Amino acid sequence: MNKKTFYITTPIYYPSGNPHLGHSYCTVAADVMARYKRLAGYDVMFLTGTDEHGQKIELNAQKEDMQPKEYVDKLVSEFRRLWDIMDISNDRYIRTTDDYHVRAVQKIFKKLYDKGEIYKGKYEGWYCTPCESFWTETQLVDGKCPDCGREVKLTREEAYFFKLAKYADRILKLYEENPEFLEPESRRHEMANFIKNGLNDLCVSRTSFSWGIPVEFDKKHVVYVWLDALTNYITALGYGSDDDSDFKKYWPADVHFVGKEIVRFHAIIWPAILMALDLPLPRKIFGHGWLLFGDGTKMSKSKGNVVDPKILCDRYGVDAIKYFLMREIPFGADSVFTNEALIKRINFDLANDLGNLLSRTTSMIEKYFNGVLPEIIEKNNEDNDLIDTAVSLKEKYIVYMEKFQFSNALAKVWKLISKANKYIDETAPWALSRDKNRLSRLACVLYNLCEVLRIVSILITPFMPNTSPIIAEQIGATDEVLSWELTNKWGSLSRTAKIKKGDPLFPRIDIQKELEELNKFVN
RNA sequence: CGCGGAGUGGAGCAGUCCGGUAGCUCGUCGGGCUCAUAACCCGAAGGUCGUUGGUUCAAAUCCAGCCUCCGCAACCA
Repeated sequence: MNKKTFYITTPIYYPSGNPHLGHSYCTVAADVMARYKRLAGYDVMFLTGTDEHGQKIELNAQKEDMQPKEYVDKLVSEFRRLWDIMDISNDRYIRTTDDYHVRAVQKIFKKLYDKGEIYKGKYEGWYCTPCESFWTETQLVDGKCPDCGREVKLTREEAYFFKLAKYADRILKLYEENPEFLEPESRRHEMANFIKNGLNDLCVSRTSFSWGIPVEFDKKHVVYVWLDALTNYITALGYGSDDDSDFKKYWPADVHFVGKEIVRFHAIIWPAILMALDLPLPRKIFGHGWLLFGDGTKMSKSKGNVVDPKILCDRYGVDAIKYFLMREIPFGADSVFTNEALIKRINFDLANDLGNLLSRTTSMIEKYFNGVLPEIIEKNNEDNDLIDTAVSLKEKYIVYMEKFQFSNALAKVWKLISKANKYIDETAPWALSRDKNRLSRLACVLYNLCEVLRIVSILITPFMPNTSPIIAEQIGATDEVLSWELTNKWGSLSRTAKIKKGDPLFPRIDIQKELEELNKFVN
């Protein structure tokens, strides 16, 4: 009677600067999915973490006159604090500097070497001495360093290589036979073309810097990013350690959420590594889009134009930010982020539609019935449309959630909220309240509204885990009637539940004033 | 000819795979209601779907060319 498992991951982020809204976006999406699966009864493993090695970290640490470990410790605590603030429900947090990961990576490296999947060779690249960086031929700008524009010189270093090229055909076949392995579709085309243009073997060790996992049998080498970072998805489950029971239980991953810029590593290199290790492949890689600024430039650490998610959460509440990220942006596509769009969503969807629906419903029940509806209610055919929409919502919601179309799932929920607002207008409870003979009809109308709110509160739980309980409390819904199973069962809420109006769920924001306030935070 | 994506009412998007009177949210204008967070509900105006040509009874949708914008090109969520 084991529950079905669901294993989902975010990328492990590179802590070369403080986390920004782009990091939040991907993590929130994974969190929503994890919460949704838990709600639906799955045994979920949700992993996120940080990729902490590499030259860039080493250099950044030097600049701040710190040891690399000291430097990443500081930044990692920022990441973890943000996930804490944002109520991210990850089950585990992996750091590539964790002992167990380091040991497992060394084992994996050795294993691949022993199998002949890794061999020693020469890495040739263009080296920029002031930047201490290697560049490939194609990265150079006019033959100069793309960072500083100075001369580069051709340099060779000894390095270990992974036989990536020989997996090209197997990976192409994988895409063909399992198109669902890589989505959205456009990314799959991109990757297939990339492979067809020819793959080179992959450099998996470096001697030009030291902040990394040492190659056990050749200490002057450190493991280069691929084998160190990508393998986190299995080492976090105990692969390569004494206890690999979680690995046996959860692997293969159901989905890796990744940004579109690292699709290539996950869709080509990662499967090849797993093939070389004779391990099953993840079921799906999903490459989501980017959050862009108004001028169309990418949100990034280096541009200093980041909107700090902590500030936004602090001003509007975590649930509002999560709602916005999931509602406004179709998960596969790029989208421009603006403060104005955020505030509009909060005002229209959350304050006016949802918040106000709760407000007017609870307020009428208090006003007309002192907070408790009478047991006898009078049904009517004009209720049918509302009830049908509400009861059939779960099924539609599931279809979208399974495809990671969070925006569409929420749009469906809001369709119901909208219908409920309209239902109030059509049934005009205030008119019913003036006629003593119509009180049982009035009670039915208000009960129906509570039922809609109950169903809504369940379905928004994965997105807004803090808001749901507030709605539930105001309509007197107990935990038993908030179960996933009762999401499509009309009439679950107790007829005599105690209804209590509360403070506005989401206070309306004065757009003009707020935009001016927000400008103070943007540099 | 490196690879890929995009161009649809004032704004942001859906529709394009499987051709059949162009849809959603916001904005604008007009009306209704008074339970509610001046929120809610109804109605209207507004688009020759980047461009040129082709296929077809019929093209936003299929085909060819062109223009514009944006990514990727071996560690940027």
